[in-house]
Amino acid sequence: MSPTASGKLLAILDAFDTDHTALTLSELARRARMPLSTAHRVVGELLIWGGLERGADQRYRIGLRLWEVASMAPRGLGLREAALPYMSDLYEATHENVQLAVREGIEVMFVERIAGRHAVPVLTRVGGRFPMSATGVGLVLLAHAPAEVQEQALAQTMERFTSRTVTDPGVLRRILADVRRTGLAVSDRQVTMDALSVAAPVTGADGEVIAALSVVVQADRAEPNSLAPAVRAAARGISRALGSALRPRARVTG
Amino acid sequence: MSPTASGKLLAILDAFDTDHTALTLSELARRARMPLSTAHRVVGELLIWGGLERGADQRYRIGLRLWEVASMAPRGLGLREAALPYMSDLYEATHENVQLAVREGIEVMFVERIAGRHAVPVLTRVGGRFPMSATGVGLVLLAHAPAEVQEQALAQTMERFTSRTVTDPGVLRRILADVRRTGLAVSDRQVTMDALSVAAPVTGADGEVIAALSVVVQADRAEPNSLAPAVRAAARGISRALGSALRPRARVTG
DNA sequence: AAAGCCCCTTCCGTCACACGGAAGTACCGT
DNA sequence: ACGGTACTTCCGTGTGACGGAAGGGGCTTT
Repeated sequence: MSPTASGKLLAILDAFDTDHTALTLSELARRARMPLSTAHRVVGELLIWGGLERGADQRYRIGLRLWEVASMAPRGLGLREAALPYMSDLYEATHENVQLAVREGIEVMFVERIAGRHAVPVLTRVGGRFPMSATGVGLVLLAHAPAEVQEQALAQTMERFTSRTVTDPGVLRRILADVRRTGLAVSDRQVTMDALSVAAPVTGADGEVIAALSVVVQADRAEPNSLAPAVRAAARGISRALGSALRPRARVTG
Repeated sequence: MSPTASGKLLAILDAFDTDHTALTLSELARRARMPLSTAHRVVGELLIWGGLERGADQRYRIGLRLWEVASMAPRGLGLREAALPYMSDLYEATHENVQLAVREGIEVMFVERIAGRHAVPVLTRVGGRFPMSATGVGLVLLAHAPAEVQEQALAQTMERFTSRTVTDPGVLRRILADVRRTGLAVSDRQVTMDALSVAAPVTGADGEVIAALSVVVQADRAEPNSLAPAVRAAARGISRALGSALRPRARVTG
């Protein structure tokens, strides 16, 4: 794609996605839109560095060196490290999926997920993205995002997952105001018809909302009101660990 | 460092380490050994791509896009995803640190760690490296590594962490044979004087040992023999999830 | 308030080295 | 034996990477 040398390297990395975690050289070249010999050269460099690994089947995969570097992302593993103990507690108390997400552009990205083998199956994956308007964590993050981001999110046509997915900007706006007021978001069967999530904001050292924590439960046996205190407490625990003990609740601007 | 264009990009990434997760442009240039203007250009490209992020303090940090790509590393998050449920169970049963590691060269790299707030503090970090000879997971991985890797590990002078750290090649060789025979490794106060770990091998689809699972407990109240079955069971559960139900024990090569 | 320092950004002429077509090797299945 | 696919190596061309230099902004020092 990009004509620059580094751009080609990044294009190679872009060629990987969730459905393509193992690629041959030819596939890489095709997906990254570059001549085979060019791909060969770039891939060779990445291989030496450790960013790619080559398996017994001769396919290339993302290498551990890349994971090692990425583990230093403050909003990735850094955040996760602080949050995990609280997430474990929450998991143990509920035995449901516990998720931590941050905002990346106008999407949410899941940073951590604790899932027991007996919890509701969910579509999310660590490192995966999702639109903001449908999920509990997304609503929290959107409610506290800069005005410009909110407008952008409200302006786009929102993907419908179920009959209960909110797609109307006006309705969403009201929901966001509620989220700001209560410091809590509930997504009831908006992603799948069997799941409901309850989410609360996590604030950073300066009091800004930097992440959201949620519990996903079976929709029919859900009691959002009984989950709320636990989620809120865990989110506050994480916030405190990140250095923002003050401000138990986000400022009300809306 | 490297004279190639892509090499410079990788050198920028190399400039980050556990103690330097936020760097200014000048620091990056210095650490990556390149002129400021060159660093500026490369960093700019990485910034647009999302591999780096710039904070309010103008410092650069590892970005979420890199974490997103890295999340597709089979031996990183891929492995973790399969292992987490079993690790959760094990954590819940013991409330101690539960760790999952793979071999990277002649070191171990930790892929996952579940730590409650009440467990023994350990030195390890997800994404962090450690010498193989001292830790439980390291012993397991070394015991099942290719002969050439074992020789390399045995040949180097081994770092001493405590008075109980094994540093003698002969002794280590015997320990490794034991690990292969019993399918279990115990590291008793070899890293810190208060911790003991019990580790078991995790095998991949083809039966090869690809990871190691361990529990780290307080050394004085430890009962390795009572932990062993739980660790072994969890490790086998992960192995099964990875598609290698057969072969409950690794082959004995002596 | 001027001088000094540090960090960042932009510009642009030079030339190294990235580029990719082509040829060569290897391994299928038919 | 042959067409097809995948990988590797080579090397002449010209493009875009390179980095010195100059300019700008913010901070502390005297």
